Parts: sequence; C-alpha cells; structure tokens
Amino acid sequence: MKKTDELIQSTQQNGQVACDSFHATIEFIGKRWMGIIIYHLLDGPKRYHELATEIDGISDRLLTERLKELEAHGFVVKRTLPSSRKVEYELTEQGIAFDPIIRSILTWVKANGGCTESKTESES
Amino acid sequence: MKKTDELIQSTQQNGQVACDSFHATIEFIGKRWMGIIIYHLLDGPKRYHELATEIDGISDRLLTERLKELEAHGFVVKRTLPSSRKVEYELTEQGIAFDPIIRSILTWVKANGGCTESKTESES
DNA sequence: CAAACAAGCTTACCAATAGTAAGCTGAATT
DNA sequence: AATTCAGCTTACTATTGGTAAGCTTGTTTG
Repeated sequence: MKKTDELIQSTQQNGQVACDSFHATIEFIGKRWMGIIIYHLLDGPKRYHELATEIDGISDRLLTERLKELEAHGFVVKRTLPSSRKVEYELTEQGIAFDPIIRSILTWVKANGGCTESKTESES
Repeated sequence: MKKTDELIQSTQQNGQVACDSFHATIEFIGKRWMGIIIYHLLDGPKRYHELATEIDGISDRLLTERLKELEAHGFVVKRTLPSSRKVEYELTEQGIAFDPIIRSILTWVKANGGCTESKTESES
C-alpha cells in the first residue's frame, strides 16, 4: 500500500473527499499569522491587545481578520466583557484540538532548527 | 507553568529564539500549496507533471516556485534524469520529517471534519 | 465633568503574493 | 519534418497582506 493511500485511509474511506478537506484545512491554518495566533491562544484566553503585543509584527487589521475567521469557524469564542471595553478571545474545544499540530511543528523545529536558513546561493 | 512556556521549553531554553523559528517555519509550510505538495511527495518521488496532475487547481507557476523553495531549503532534491526530459522530485530526510505534521493535520481533519463549513450565518 | 487617552476595531491606500494564460525549449513521437 | 508534450518562464490581472491613520466608546485625570 502506498503511503498516500495509507494517509488518506486514515481519515476517510474516500480519498478525494479526505484530500479536499485536508486541502481546505491546511490552507486555513496556513494563512498568514493563523498558526501563531492559535499558538498564543493555546496559552489560555487572551485579550486583543495582549495578542497584538505578544505577536510581534502583526497588524491590527490582520489580527482582527484572523480572529474573525477563527470565530466564524468555531475555533475561537469572543467574549466581550459587558461592563467595559475588555474583549477576550478563547479557543473552543475544536480550537484546542489544534494543539497536536502546533506541537508537531515545534517538534520539527526542534529537530531541524527551523526554516530560517535560505540556502539561496545556488542561483548565480 | 503556563502552556506557552511549556511549548517553548520543549524546543529550546530560550523562548524568543524558539518563537522566531517557529514563526518562520509555520509561515514557510503554511505558504499556499506547500503542505499539499509535501503531502503528495510523502508518497515517494514524483515527476513534475505527476504532481501537477494530482494537485488539483495548482498552476505551473506556483508548483515550480514552491518546488524551488523546497529545494532551496533542502527539503526536496530535484533529479533530472539526464537522458530525457524526465524530472523527479523527492523529499530529503529533512523533508520526510514533515510527515508527523501532515499526519497531525490529517488526524485533526478526521476528528473535526475539516475547515470547509464556514458558519458565517452569525452576521445578520 | 470635560479633555485626554486607550482598547478594539475599521478604512484607505500601496506592496507583495497568487491566479491565469500564453509562450518557450528541446526531447520524443509520428 | 512537423507535432506533441514535459517542464518550465513570462506577462498580466486579481487577491491578499502591510502600513498608517482614524473612529468609537469606556476609562482615567485634572
């Protein structure tokens, strides 16, 4: 049995469907900043500004956009504390389920040292 | 101990550096089509056109670009069979190391049904 | 209690990345 | 010899992201 078949079977009995949702999923969590936002939310509920501060380089626009997307997909709940302007974002159970993915990436980074070395010297 | 700290410590003793390479890595493998290309290459060496056919919707331009990036980072080797116009791409050991990440995403997809349901009805 | 400020967005504009489609090269087929 | 087809490359458009400013409403401060 080929490896890909094995992988596909591990999700569903229908290769194509599994492949489609795999595609949709990896494209979703692969959107810029998405993984990092999830990573920081795995720490527990965070306020908007807290995230904006912790995630170096992200802009308000994209942070808001990504949080909305996460919320729309049910990975995050937005809790607006009613008495004040405090807003908290918290991962849902489905969102917390991303943890193994994040951990597997961290494991990879640990083993391989990350993707920072560009090795682009092969182009003359 | 907070969860994030724990995650960071699992990679390095220095939180910031670990976070940086995590960022770089997740942005790299999160690039459009990157994960899907790796997923298909986990099956074994593939020819260019084979990948282009299997990965539905990808364009020549992006497939070439992503393969070059993977090659530049040492995740893929390009083997040009000299007698003909056959070109094969194969994951290196470092590339094969992505397998657990792909698997963790597949596991997630299996458990959660993927990211296809948009649930955007919350906006009136 | 009015002015200033700050959190949490929103908008506008420009840059970078991706999609589309066509073309190019050179081996293989007819 | 002409055609086809793999494996790119180029040119152009569309979508996405970055930057910066502004808006709104609650809080603080004089």
